[in-house]
Amino acid sequence: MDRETARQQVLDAAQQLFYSRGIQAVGMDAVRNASGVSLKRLYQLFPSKDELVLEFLQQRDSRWQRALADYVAAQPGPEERISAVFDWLYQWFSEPDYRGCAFINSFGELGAVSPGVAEQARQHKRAFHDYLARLVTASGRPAELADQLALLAEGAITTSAIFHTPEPARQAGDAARLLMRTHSDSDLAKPPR
Amino acid sequence: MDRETARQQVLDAAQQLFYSRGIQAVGMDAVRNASGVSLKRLYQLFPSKDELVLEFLQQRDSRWQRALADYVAAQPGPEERISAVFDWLYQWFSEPDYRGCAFINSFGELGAVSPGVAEQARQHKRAFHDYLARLVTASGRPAELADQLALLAEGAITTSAIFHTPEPARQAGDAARLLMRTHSDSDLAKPPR
DNA sequence: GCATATGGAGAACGATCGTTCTCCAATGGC
DNA sequence: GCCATTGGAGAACGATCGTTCTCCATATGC
Repeated sequence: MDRETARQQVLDAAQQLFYSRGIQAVGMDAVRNASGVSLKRLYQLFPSKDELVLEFLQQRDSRWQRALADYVAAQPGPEERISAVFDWLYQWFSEPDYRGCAFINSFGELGAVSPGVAEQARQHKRAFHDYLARLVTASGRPAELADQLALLAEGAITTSAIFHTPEPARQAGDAARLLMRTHSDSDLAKPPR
Repeated sequence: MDRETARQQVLDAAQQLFYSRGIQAVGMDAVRNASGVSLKRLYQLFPSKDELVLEFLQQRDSRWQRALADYVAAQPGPEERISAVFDWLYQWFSEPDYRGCAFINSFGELGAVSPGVAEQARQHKRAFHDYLARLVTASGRPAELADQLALLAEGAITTSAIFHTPEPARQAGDAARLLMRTHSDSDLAKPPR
């Protein structure tokens, strides 16, 4: 088996296992069984479990970002694109094995003990925030709106995970559209009172 | 040493250790060292680590709820009380060893593998949401506002943990006040268009 | 004062986990 | 055909962890 396909099989198995059960609950033997790659090969592809975990997070970040961006970019205008972020979240939360944000989960599990995991979580969340900020700027609204939308999205992500329902994405989308109206140029023109 | 004080010493040590390092990263030996209670006694007070973890979460929930409610109840009116929730969050996030919500962290770590932990997280989040809903109802605003405020608060909790700054509480408070104005009786009177 | 119960310190046990090692089959170059 | 390299299966090793056990000191009831 090709070295690169072996790597991908290991990373795919890691995606499924680490995300669904948590990192410390998954042993390297489970990764080996799920990937069909021998322990020996596994360790020459990834020198330690820590390295595998970091690559798992990096791959998840890039896939997640791309999936979101592809969905959003299909929308015609700036307002629709912002709204589409929450539609995409709704779809994500509706996946049957949705278990929240892998970065928040990993941060809660290992953030205090693994600087690398904490850094990956920061990078992922910063990238999401910056992406939202670009959408907000493109719609001609102030940067604070991006902060607020990011909070709504993060809240929806964890609430949906804990209660296992996509509904928070709808609530967050409603709130987002209200805030967008509040931050629209016409409303900003007239001072609040 | 009295049995009840021994219990409290163990639970206090568990609070500090489990919260700051994560549950699986803390062994029973660490709890024993931090609490000054012998392993033998520890195991006759709590029959297993799982039981200790559940009691840790229950105690954390009741302390957290009480601290928030005490702070909020000191405010004069319904609007101020809602706003005070986010002020209290700001103070919480400013504690030097703030590490996010123990329930979100525990859920990410053990939610998939321990039904008890998952249930504690649901109870905690439901209690917070219901508390917000009471504040919102008391201010004469619709129930959807409570959903939205809860999402803002959850988002601020995790964002503050990951970036180690209390700033998200301020941003969430700003958004909350905008949404409160949107949901105020006067604004509801005139349809949105 | 003595028997009995209680608790402390820490060794010990069994399981699990990350990692490495052994042994052997397969493959490819010459 | 032979040898060197690679990889597979899984045993083995060392560490850690949850839990229990041993041994001994202390205290309490009579």
